[in-house]
Amino acid sequence: MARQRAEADEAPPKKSELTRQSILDAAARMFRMHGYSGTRLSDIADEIGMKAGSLYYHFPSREALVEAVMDLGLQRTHAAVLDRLSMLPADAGHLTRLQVAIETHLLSVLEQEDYTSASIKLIWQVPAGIRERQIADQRAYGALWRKLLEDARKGGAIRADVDLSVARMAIVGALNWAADWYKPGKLTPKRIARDICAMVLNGLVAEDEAAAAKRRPATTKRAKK
Amino acid sequence: MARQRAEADEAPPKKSELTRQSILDAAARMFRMHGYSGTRLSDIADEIGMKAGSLYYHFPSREALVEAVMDLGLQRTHAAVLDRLSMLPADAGHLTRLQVAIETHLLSVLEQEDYTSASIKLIWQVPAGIRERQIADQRAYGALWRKLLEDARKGGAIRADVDLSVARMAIVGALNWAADWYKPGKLTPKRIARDICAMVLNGLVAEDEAAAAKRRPATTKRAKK
DNA sequence: CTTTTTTTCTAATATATATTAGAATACGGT
DNA sequence: ACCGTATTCTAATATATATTAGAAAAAAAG
Repeated sequence: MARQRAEADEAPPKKSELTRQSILDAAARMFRMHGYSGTRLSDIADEIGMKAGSLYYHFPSREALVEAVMDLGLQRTHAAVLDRLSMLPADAGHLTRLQVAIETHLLSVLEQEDYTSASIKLIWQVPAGIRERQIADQRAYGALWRKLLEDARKGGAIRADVDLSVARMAIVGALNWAADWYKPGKLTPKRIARDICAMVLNGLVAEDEAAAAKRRPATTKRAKK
Repeated sequence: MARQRAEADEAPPKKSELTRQSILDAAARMFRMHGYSGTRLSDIADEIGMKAGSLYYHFPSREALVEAVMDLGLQRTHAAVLDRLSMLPADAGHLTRLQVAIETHLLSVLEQEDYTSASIKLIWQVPAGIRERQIADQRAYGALWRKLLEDARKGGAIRADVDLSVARMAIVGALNWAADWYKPGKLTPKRIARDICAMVLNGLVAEDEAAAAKRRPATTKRAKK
């Protein structure tokens, strides 16, 4: 919702909007798979039966194109999370909200086409100017997570001894990383989301083990039996 | 330990080994900061007061150089984790081993120079050939983690209802992501490692909250009070 | 069936930078 | 100081590909 070159508001409900979309789709797919430097304009154009030069009718430059893709990726994820959170009953607990955010973000990374995945992977590949603007935009989304965690802590739902920014980055990192390794197959995105939620909220330690562990010095635990 | 072009064993204890090292160091730093396509050979050369062409005396190509950096990054991390694990007392528990692995990997990402960080970030930026070899090498390191987790599960130390490959990827993802956001400052690497361990092993949920939560249907928890 | 506008193509241009060949320099040993 | 080897530099070369200008074609309007 931040960076859109003049073009989207004027008035004329052009039909070339369709082409623009297909260019973006192809670009997102290509950039995601082959990276920024690994994707030529001609790759994108070929993908939709066009010539490279023609892309310039729709986008002023290769950089503008990749920035548009990244913007969309971030905005879609942000919007999806906001949306699902807003659908929760007003009395939903902090942990539920956290769970929903985790699940939605992950599904966005794994399903929501290539935009999200591209926006994550490209951050360090694009020219500095784009990266800076992108990181600035990420802050707004980060703030949403910060608030989720802060609220949960204030509500006493999450432990007091873990730094919240570490928690936030670790969670988002675990989720974003999935863009790298996920291959449709055995594990469904839902299942993955469930497991990550379980880990993040309740930890990996087995139930019976947990109680005992918390009573021992932090670095000298032994597995029983 | 996998891919080293002939050169390291012959015999002549050349002194240019020093230059080679400084080239690698500069390359790791540059590649890490500006990405693969964002780093020119002349950038690397400048960094150590050389001319771009001279690099070819030490490396056959830009690609060979970046591959060497990535190899080192992976190997160092792998070696560091193996090393610290081997130092543990023979009777160390599964959870302790997991903790040590997490801490060591993270410290490697945050401190151990730029190699580790570069090897993580560059994966999707380098030419496909390099990426494939690199991913193959990662498997060996991944196997170490898989074993850690499988052993822990067999030993009953970790819960049975979370898929181990999801857990593994989530953990490594959370750790690797730190390469993106960490800035030396308030939080020390040790502290970050501690917090992530706490999350991964025991979860974010507050202690008193935890017991109650486990007794309620999974998606309908409410924070108390 | 024109005319106008939008969209795409063709064919240069322009630039950047990896790579190479050969000259120049530094260096170690004698 | 001299020789040979190791190392670095200089100055082309070569290629790739983003970008642009203007021609063509398609679509819309009339």
